[in-house]
Amino acid sequence: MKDPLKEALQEQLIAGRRSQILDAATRVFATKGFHPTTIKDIAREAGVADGTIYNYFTNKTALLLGILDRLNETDQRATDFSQLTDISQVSKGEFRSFMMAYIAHRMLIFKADEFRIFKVLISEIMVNQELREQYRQKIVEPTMKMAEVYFQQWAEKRVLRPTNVRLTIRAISGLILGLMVEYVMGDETLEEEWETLPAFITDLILDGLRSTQA
Amino acid sequence: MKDPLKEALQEQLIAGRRSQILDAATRVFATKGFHPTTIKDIAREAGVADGTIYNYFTNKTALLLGILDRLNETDQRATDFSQLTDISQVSKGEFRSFMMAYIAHRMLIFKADEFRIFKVLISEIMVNQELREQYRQKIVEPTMKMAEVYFQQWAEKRVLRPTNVRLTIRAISGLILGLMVEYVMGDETLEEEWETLPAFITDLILDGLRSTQA
Amino acid sequence: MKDPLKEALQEQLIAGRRSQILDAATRVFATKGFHPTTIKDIAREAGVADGTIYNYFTNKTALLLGILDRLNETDQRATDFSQLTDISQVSKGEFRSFMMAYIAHRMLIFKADEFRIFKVLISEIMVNQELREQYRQKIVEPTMKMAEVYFQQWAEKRVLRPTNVRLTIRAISGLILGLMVEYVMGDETLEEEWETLPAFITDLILDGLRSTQA
Amino acid sequence: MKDPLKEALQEQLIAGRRSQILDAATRVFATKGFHPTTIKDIAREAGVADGTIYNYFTNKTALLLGILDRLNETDQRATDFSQLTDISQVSKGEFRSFMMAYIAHRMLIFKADEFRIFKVLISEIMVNQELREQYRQKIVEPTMKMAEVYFQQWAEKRVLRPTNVRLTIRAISGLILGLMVEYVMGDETLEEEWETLPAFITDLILDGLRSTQA
DNA sequence: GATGAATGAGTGTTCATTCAT
DNA sequence: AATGAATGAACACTCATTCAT
Repeated sequence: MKDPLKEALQEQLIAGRRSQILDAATRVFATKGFHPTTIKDIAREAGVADGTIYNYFTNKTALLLGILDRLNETDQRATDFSQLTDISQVSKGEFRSFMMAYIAHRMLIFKADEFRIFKVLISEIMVNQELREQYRQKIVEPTMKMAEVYFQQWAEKRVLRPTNVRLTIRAISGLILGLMVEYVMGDETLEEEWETLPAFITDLILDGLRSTQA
Repeated sequence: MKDPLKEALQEQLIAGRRSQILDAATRVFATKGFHPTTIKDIAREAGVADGTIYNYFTNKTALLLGILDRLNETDQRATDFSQLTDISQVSKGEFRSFMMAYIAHRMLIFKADEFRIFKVLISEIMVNQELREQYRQKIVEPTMKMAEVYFQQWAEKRVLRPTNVRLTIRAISGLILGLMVEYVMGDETLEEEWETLPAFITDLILDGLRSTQA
Repeated sequence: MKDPLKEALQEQLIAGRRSQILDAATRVFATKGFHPTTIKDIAREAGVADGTIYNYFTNKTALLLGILDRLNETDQRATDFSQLTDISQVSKGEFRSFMMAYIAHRMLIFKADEFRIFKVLISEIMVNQELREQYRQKIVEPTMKMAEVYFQQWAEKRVLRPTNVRLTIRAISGLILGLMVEYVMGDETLEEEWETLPAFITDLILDGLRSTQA
Repeated sequence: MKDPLKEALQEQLIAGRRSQILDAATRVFATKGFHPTTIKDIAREAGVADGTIYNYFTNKTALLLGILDRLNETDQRATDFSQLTDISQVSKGEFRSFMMAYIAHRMLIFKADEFRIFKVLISEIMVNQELREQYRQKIVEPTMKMAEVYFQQWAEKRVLRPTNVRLTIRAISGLILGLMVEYVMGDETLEEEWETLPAFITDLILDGLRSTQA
């Protein structure tokens, strides 16, 4: 097996199998939730034997990790800031629309399946330390780091007023996360207004609640 | 057993037992999580037999519901707004400090046990429909309703700028909820700054991010 | 408590309570079966506390025994042969109608509740030795003994052809019992023809199947 | 696994396992009864793990059904009437001995283990609807149907006197069933005379009880 | 690599029975 | 005698994981 061609082909096959299994797992988890889903369910959905799954994932939790990873990749491709000429050079006016676009993006990722996989992930992350740490290291922290850089520059250029950048970022992402959790809880107002929320949130964050009356 | 004195005593005893079991359940759930905890664990911790638990709660989930209820009661007593002469008459200056006090209160309830019971509750609420609905009906909706009334009045009196009150409320509570979830994920910045957050959040929400420079 | 009047009253009360509980047990057993019925079910139906039942019956099985006993008493009163001037003096013609009446009687006792309590009794008798022995001693054997006396006399008087009386009796009662069991199994033919069966059985037993053609 | 040879082997293995488990279940049920027997008991007796049983039977009741099925197969092989040149052509004399042989056969099947498995089956059939229906559909009704055909022919050929064939069949099978139940109850007379019963029963059914004296 | 039969630890829940009041 | 809260043993069934083929 020193043949580099064969090796490449092998990797392709392995990646394909992994993908096939993760697809199945995502569907079943979204439908039944994590604990109620059995490996048999996933194997049947993927059209493989139970044991085969263990050739690609060490255990049931690893499937969730795999799903998380894929979501992350997909997401990073989607939000590839480098498309923008220079994100750090946005003006005040552009900033508002950039902000809104970003918020809208985040609020719609999980909307696709009505937050069914989001529910499962959050639920398990709350309670499973390994998953939580992987999530933080691979997704949360890199995102935060990157955001800090931009916000720092914006603050220096007075696009934003001076403020604690790290807390600001955490507040904004927390706001989005919290709204998604509230949506999942079954809040009808959020359900009705989900489409208008990005604009609303952007205004709230940029302008605040305070009356500007004399 | 038609004796009203005896009946009252009975009720006391029953309430006491319930409390004793819920205390135990809270401790064990906080330590081990929901699923990993067995009824036997709780029974042992409460110093009763397994079966006794089922004389007071129909099943394991009902224990979580019971915990939720108690938190709610405790919380309602704590945030009894009626202490204030008239909450709807607060001036702009008072509003900021009122807001901050409220946010601080919310952010500290679950901090007491380092969010251990919060984790378990959120995790299970995400995934257990019955629990989710009870939570929404008994806690979320009443709170939202009450908040709407006040915010409406404040908006009318121009303490706040005109805005969609219902979305505003959901944004604020979502922000707090989201920050707690992020904290639970292990965010170190939030851990360090948790005490300063209420002030920060209040300013952010009232004043916004926008640079006020010309 | 040496007062004989009071004692008698006591006994009346006790008998009443027993009866009340047995009534309840019969109803519930007939509806849900033996094992699926809980003492709580019976207590509720009887309008007493769980513990009270144990003041009158040593355990759940004893309730079944009690039901059996009552059926027996009721039955013996009903089939009190002594009403007949002299059962052993019946002629051939009378014998056929007596036989038929007896068979009809046996086949209808349990029909009243569509064999629901019969099912439960037979099921448990098959499997519970104590119940089985009680049933044999208190019901089966006395009945067999009595029947033997009469059949012996009838055989001697040539109302019947000479035959092994004990086996004959067991065959006849077995036939009735077996038909009831088959009915319970859900045999539709038996269901439709149950009313005509006593006559049919009587003819079969008395005349046999053999063609009387030359 | 599309290899037909391997598939056949698989089926052999599966059938063998099923058999092994049913053997064990039969032994344990016969000894302890149905309810007192635990899956663990059966697993231990069969030399497999608890869970393995559930790879072959959906639940505990299915084991009883399996036992019933096997008895049925065994029985059908044993009573393969086709051995006889033509069962419907039997003469009057042959009929008596055929009848006796059949009755003897039926009365001895369950005698092998002293009716221990019979007890358990009857007890559970009385009380478990699914089992009862399966028993009726798979065993009772086919047997009855077949018997009706033959009895009809015999009646037409005057081997038997004209009579209601369906009731006759039910009476005969009821008689055998009833005697087995009485035996199980502990009747000593039946125990002593069990061997002579087939002849006795045959005579009773064919000739009746009636005195043939003038 | 793929299979899927075998494993057996693990647990929520029930309920007959007891007994202090 | 009546009560009904407390008990705790008992059990069917599930399912993640392993491993021989």
